[in-house]
Amino acid sequence: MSHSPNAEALTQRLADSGLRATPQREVVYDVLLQKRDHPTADEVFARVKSEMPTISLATVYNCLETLVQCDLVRAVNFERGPTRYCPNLRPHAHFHDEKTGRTYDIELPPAILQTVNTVLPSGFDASSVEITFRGQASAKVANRE
Amino acid sequence: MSHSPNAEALTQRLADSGLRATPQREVVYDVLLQKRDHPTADEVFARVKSEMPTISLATVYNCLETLVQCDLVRAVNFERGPTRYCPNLRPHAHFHDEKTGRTYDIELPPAILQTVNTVLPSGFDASSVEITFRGQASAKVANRE
DNA sequence: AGTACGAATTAGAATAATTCTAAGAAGCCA
DNA sequence: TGGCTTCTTAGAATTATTCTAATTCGTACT
Repeated sequence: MSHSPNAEALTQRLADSGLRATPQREVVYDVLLQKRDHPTADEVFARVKSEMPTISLATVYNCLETLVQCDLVRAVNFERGPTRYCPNLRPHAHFHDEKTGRTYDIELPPAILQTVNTVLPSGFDASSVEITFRGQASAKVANRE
Repeated sequence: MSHSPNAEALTQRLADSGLRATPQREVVYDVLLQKRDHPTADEVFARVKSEMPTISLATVYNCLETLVQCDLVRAVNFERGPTRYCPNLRPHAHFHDEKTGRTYDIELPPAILQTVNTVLPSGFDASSVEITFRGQASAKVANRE
């Protein structure tokens, strides 16, 4: 009963890779799901500490790496600076607001991915595509969050 | 007569931003154009030193930053690790070969950019898009370079 | 229940990439 | 030439991440 609602899915995915569902991994995954911005490892560390004060930063890095390996979380790098983590697994692009520094997920219709893939000359076999927009989001959008 | 063929364009662009065309900036820009892979600042530093042994790493960082500001060079970050620099100004995507670590430029027909922009909900105003593929390039492609 | 063994966590040291600082050199123009 | 600003430089500082080696945990056997 102390399990978070995501614990089962997490346990399953980890088991698929021969890994254990530890309390640290659960709490790291939970904080990512709770606030779906795109936190850095440090920010995750700060949030996790309030629930589990004894956790170490190294463990947060380890857990995030593990979650990325299991395809439960995406690591995102669009500018120089710390890696950010994103628990949204559906195909989506990112919109980076240059004024506020905030990052939004933009859902992608499957058709667009196919279209984008047509630009690849023969000989290039892509397993994934990443699309990142930069620009300005209106105040309306900013408040929605 | 000691000018590189790109010196004029460089001087012009810098002047537009109220900046000077220094020997350091010229040589940094030149090495980027000479070998159109996607070098890190350290790699640029190594190449530049053979032409200008007294240049410092800090200056290479400064010059690269300046060139990016003037839109003569693009800074690229697709994975955790050092920023890479790319003198290709035409709209293009990147293909990152996961086996070799090599990065290829993929030319983009203008139409595709418009199509991609249609995925943005209202309220998002993009000034640029970045598209990055990950996957495998065939041996044929690898040799072409 | 006890123990053996691999997996996971931890603190702190180490490394890598980048930025900062303060001093000096170079270019420009009155 | 003198004075102002821009640029470069070396080295220190900072930031993000990874590594190391020592513990702890979990599971599975007895």
